[in-house]
Amino acid sequence: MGLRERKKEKTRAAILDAALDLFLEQGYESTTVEQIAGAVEISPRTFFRYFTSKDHLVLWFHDHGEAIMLDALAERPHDEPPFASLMSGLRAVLADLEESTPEDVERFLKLRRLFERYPHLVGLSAARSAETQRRLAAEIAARRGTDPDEDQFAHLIVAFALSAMRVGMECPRNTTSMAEIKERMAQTLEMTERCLRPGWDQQP
Amino acid sequence: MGLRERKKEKTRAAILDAALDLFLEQGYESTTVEQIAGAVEISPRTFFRYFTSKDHLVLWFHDHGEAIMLDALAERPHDEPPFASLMSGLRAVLADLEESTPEDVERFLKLRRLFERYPHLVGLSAARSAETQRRLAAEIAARRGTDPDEDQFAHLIVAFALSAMRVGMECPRNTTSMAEIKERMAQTLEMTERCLRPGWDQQP
DNA sequence: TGACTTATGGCACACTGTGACAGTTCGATG
DNA sequence: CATCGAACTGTCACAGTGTGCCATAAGTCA
Repeated sequence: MGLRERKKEKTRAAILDAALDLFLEQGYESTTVEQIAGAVEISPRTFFRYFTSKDHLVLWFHDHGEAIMLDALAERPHDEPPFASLMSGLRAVLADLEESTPEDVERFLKLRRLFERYPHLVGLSAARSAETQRRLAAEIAARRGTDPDEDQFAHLIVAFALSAMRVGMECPRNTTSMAEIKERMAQTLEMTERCLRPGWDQQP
Repeated sequence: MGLRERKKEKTRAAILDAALDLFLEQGYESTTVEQIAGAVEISPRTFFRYFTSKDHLVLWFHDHGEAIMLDALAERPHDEPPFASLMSGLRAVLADLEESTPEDVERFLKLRRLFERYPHLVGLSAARSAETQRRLAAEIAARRGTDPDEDQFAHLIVAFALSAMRVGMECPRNTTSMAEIKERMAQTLEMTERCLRPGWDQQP
């Protein structure tokens, strides 16, 4: 990995950290891109080369999680019941949190506080989830041998799985330690599985 | 109803219709608020007094549906299983479509075409759904006698119900007639109910 | 070192959204 | 029907986001 790439990664992290701190200090709306750029001593123009938008700053975790999920899903046998594959993808995201650096854990916790304080940011994440859902549904439909534009059931399976993840991420609020959050999220996943009829995801 | 209110309602509808047509003709992004305002001969400033944002134009159905759902929910007995109450709320939204004027049906179909053509608009709707979910979860938590910030299960119940609605709304694509759409949405709701374990929503 | 690629900064610009103020239209009341 | 107050509208100025373009600086490789 060359100097260039390392430097870019450093800048990226610096922008993220500065932004999270500013958001928590003085609010999301009242923090401008100009301020963030100023804090890391880059031009606003450059900011937009690292993050496509201000909103994108709070979506980095979602994007990261989606990538992990798609990877994990690809490794599951195609004849596994689809919901089981998705749940193991979600557990891969949780497992990844275990291996994160302390810096990333810190960012994750700040992000979570941000979501609690500014609920409308949850909406941004939900919007991204809708895209994720399309991608995952396309993959599930492929395994079911159906047309992703027609197969409501594939979409429903994915929607259930992502619901579990989203609920686990956002609720309960006021959870401070990483260990606790992971524990509660794992519980939510199990709770979700218990709600569903055994074998429900294997119908045509 | 006075002249003033009628005129306002007329302007509102005119903006909506002009916007939907422009979006379908020349694309969502490439249509500016100035163009929409020009088409109805109002100032751009006035546009923002009718719709808080450009995005808000494509959320009017969601807002309408949410209002109906909350009303319908309020009329359900508090000891009914929560998921059943929510599903009857969703069916109230479908029933409302039956009673809509031809103009509203036309708008609904245009909106749906718009969502198919520009998938990122689905994200806007999903973002709004996140807020709806919070409100509904608060109501369900109240009925369960729990703290809405802590009760993951209440959030999960709502998430499942809204998943059903969203899947029914967006999938299958390329459905042209209103009757067909309603039929498919009703099917999706039933499908969702069949996926869940009987009595699943009555645990503590 | 020199040539090549890539990142950065600065500039101009289009667009969304808001506050403030002035002018207009509508509704109610006598 | 005249008039006063309330609500609606347009104009202007402005902050903020996001993008295209071009010149310059920095990293990469021979």
